[in-house]
Amino acid sequence: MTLKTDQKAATVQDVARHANVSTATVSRTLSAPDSVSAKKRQAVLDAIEATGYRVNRAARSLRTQRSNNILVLLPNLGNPFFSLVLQGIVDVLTPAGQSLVVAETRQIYSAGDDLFSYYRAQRADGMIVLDGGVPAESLNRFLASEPDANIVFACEWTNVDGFPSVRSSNEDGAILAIQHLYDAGHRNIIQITGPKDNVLTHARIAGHETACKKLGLEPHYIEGDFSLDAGLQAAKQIKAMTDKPTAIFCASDVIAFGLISGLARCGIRVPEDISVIGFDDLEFSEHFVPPLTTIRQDRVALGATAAQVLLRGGPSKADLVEMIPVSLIERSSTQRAKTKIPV
Amino acid sequence: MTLKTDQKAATVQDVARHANVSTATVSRTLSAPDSVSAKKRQAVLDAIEATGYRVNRAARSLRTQRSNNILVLLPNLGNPFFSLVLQGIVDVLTPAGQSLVVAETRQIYSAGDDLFSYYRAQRADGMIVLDGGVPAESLNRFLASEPDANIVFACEWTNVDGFPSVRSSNEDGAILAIQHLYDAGHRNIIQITGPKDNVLTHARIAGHETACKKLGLEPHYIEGDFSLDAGLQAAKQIKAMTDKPTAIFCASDVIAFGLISGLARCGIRVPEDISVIGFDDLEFSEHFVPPLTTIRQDRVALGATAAQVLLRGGPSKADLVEMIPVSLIERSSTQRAKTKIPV
DNA sequence: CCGCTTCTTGTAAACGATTACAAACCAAGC
DNA sequence: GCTTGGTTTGTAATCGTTTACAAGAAGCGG
Repeated sequence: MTLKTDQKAATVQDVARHANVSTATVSRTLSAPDSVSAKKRQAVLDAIEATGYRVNRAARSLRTQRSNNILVLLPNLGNPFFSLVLQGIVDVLTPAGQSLVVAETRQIYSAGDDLFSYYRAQRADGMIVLDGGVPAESLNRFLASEPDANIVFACEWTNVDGFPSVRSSNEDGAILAIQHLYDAGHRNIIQITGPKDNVLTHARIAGHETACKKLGLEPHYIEGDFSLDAGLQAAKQIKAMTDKPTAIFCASDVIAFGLISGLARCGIRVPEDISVIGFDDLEFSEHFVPPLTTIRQDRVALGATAAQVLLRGGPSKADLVEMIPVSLIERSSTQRAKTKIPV
Repeated sequence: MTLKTDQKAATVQDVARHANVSTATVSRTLSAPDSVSAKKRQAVLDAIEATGYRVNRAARSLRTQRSNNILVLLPNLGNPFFSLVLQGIVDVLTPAGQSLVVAETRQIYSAGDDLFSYYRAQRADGMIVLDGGVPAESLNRFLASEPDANIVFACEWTNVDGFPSVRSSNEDGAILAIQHLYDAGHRNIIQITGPKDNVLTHARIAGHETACKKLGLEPHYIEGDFSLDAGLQAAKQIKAMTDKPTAIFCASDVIAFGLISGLARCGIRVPEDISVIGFDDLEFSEHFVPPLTTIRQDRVALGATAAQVLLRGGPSKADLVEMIPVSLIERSSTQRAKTKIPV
């Protein structure tokens, strides 16, 4: 194969001339090979090879009104939680011939732009939003101005109607966690929660409530924010308590890491003195000391499913909620509650 | 502002009609506002507001021959190491009006595509490659067919000439690590290396050699591969050694995590029995038990610098190597060597 | 008032694909 | 041979910008 190393890239015209056919035939060979005779098809393919032709995406986009780009919006690219979600997304998108464009919501907003305005500007074929913190006002505007935009929330979601979402079954996760602790004999359980205004926080509290109601426990919470520091702060609070919990459910693994470190500094051991269970199952959780018992979210599946929902496209999926199951991963940070007075 | 909620998006023609000017004036108002009179400029801006006009990127790309897309290629999106690098990239690219398109090298190759062929197909304005494992043959082809492509390696790099790169000073890092252990009195040191064919592995071994030569030590290695499992395997080997090292330099933090877990299982304590130092300084390393002493790579700076090099563009940067300094972060996984026979 | 330069503006031709439409072709049936 | 129907091809319009070029307006000194 001869590669053109000179300035200009080959166009469909060059290929057509080279193969002695019209541009239409070249185009058809690419998009609908069956509609062109075997002889011409081969001539075109040879010409493509010879000229090193690659379709110009801009021209195609302009003509077909499709960009073959999917936009992924997340709060913070630096957060390693999202890496596997992105993995799942790209696993589905790339084979489907779609490119992945990523951007951060905070950069969009700090540039004075709006979500829907940004979406328009990008002219992507669809959008996956991993940030539940998008203002409702912004979303309503979106819906009004771009009623049939192809958009799906993943991981987090919004309370505004009209946006499909893919999420872990967070309530179930919380129930699983509380039940696990209960089964191990714990009765005095506290949840260190996520930030107050977050949908995940609410869901995990809701599950906690449900489990407690069923089991006849009183739910207790310490407000946190998914961060290491929240765990460290909580450890201080717990140290100061007279009636300490025997088990703690952390709304994220990262909180659990902070908590366990903090408790260790106070001389409180995990799991000997207090059992701790997390939520997420990060790469790291398995290798923490002690290995963390946690509720596993299938982040790859979250991303992949979101991408599939997007590609499937079509109408009337406005209020679709796709639930990805979670599972309890039992490791060493939880153990049976010590009965104060052994019988 | 009135938003068009009907089917068609506003074009430059609509704006022109609305403002009673020509399309050229509209276009100029956007790209060179100073070249148009204040009166018309305002009329155009009002018309844009009124119509909700957003420039069509495909059309602009087609005409200007620039996509305003930067391609980032990485071996594995799921690897959380890259999240902060991506952060650094997007921090620079977004304000510069460039979009970030990400793809995985393995998907490109498994689709039977080639690096340069993929680059051509995407028609991006530039490319940041975070994967040093791209075959030399592929790169040479690239150079031949796309001699003035705007491309820069980051984190990893290639031995093929002609590609600029941004990297951590890996040799310095290894020297820092060995020197630190030496200063703490360690004389029997082993490095658990990265995979054999990786440029980072070579650089970190080279630094190790340099330091040992200077300090009069014999360098020792166990071959690994940056993974947790490599650390676990190494722990087994070390347990079986009669003359155990007193300190271990791991070519990545993840290796160190695995190693420390593995050693703990064998009843070997870190740092009491063996000191361990890592490389990377992941988010997690600070919160590991024990907090990991490590060589810090500034991943955000790596990404940001790569993006800057790309944007700066221009000629004759073919063999540019931009070094990002590393630093020693001392935590609790290293301590003074116990002198066998206290004086 | 005229010629000169300097600013603004508009007209129309690209950019490189896709695709409606029409023409050409071919085989089969009468 | 002529019609019919189906396939394969080509012509040319179109997508929405940007920008070279030319023309018009405006200012200014003589």
